[in-house]
Amino acid sequence: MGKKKELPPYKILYEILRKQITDGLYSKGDILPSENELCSTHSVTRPTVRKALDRLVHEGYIRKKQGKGSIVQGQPQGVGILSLSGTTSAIGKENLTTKIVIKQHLTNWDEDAFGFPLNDSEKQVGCYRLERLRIVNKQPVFYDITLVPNINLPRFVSRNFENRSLFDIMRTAYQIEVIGGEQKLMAITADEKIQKYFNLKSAQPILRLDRKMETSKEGFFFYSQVYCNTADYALYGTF
Amino acid sequence: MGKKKELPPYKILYEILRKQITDGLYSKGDILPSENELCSTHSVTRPTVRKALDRLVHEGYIRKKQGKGSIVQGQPQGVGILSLSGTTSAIGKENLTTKIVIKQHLTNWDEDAFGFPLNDSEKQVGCYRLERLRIVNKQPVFYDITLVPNINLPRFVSRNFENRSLFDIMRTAYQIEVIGGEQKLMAITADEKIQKYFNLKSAQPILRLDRKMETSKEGFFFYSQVYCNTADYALYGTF
DNA sequence: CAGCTCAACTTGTATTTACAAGTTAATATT
DNA sequence: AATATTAACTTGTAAATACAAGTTGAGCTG
Repeated sequence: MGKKKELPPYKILYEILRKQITDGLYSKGDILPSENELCSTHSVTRPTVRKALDRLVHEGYIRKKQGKGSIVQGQPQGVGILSLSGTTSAIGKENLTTKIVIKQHLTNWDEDAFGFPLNDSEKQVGCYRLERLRIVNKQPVFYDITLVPNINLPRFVSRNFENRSLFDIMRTAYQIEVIGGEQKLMAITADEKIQKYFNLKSAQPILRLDRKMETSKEGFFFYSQVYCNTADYALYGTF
Repeated sequence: MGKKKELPPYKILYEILRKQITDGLYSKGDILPSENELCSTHSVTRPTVRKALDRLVHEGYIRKKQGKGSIVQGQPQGVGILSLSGTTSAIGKENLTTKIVIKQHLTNWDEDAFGFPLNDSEKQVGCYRLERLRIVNKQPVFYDITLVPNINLPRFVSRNFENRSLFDIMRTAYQIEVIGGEQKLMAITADEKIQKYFNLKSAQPILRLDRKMETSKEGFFFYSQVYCNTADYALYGTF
């Protein structure tokens, strides 16, 4: 219903190219159309193209080489998209399934958000809470809890987080981009709840990440807590 | 001896501003001189200033606000600079000391570098190996091992890594910038060596990060392995 | 004194133009 | 057939110019 605010051309081009890469139109090692070609194709000038490409470089989608071109790096796996690195081979996406443990629903905050203090406007609204479990070869390997403040997010409850990244939905549906954040990492001993989720027989070491995502919407943050059983698969990321 | 290759003006400005921030000339919350002021002061044009500022934004040093200015965020603590988050208060830099466990020296690789395969040119040269321990309130909290290929790094052995970040030295002395990388995170049980370094009485959980740093120098990577005792302090980072 | 207006600042976005430096492949030469 | 040269491509860097949109504070008005 509400008309999407017009995006500047460099952001439109950025989204087009990003989608082309994530949809597999380009594979790792492919070279994107040259800057001059993108100018012609999208009726913008070279600095505009370069600004879109710079964002793709920044996020790890492409690598530029002077004189050669913009080389696709594939799907980066950084802050938003966590993945696992097997002890013998990398795990493909197809072996990782997501189970919604508790669907996103409106609830109240605890005193804080995973140890991060809340600001006054956050405290005044509730938050959406979502819990997911990621499973590899029938073995649960990570469990994550997400808290998103209930501020101007129409139809948030009905969105499907099984197959899509929260980051993606925030960016495309609400024009809210993660621009940075803080994270705390620690190695803990699995308590009973975690042992249950991961089907563990003993209290072994578990990796825990608490994160506060800072966004392009001023004063709007969201929070996540990830538990990861790294006995068989390390938690892998690019940066 | 060797003349430093001339840097483009936007990189010179970037280094100046970055140093001003890290030296404390600007504190968190301060506003940098405006883009127009920086143009006048440094005799460059606004697109050049903006390119320098964009890199500072990218790395987390500043946050820009339209109509207001470029707000200093303080020293970001991301990929290169790890820090600790206390359970009751953040730890200032002054409480963290670094002890060189084994000074950088030339040695041979193992089969790989912390699980990351080596390319042929890396295999043919040895690497510098450096081991450091970080101590908070007399308690060792992290231990890290760094491997750097012996490729065109004059006077590397004599550099002081106690007070300066490896990233900094690489960037300023060799114009080698970290442009990305991969990392694996896992929670392990402390073995005897780790227990010894951290003064532990039992085999408690320890956080381990294995990292491969990709640099602006084609084909040049370096590697690190960090062990962190997060019982009292989580490992903290911004991104 | 409070509220409004608006000028002067700030950053955001974009075009146009130009040259530098790296890469590639076609062509010429030996 | 191998090697060198060079044209035509690529990205990297930079200036000049213009307007959009957000913020701030001085000055005016009631």
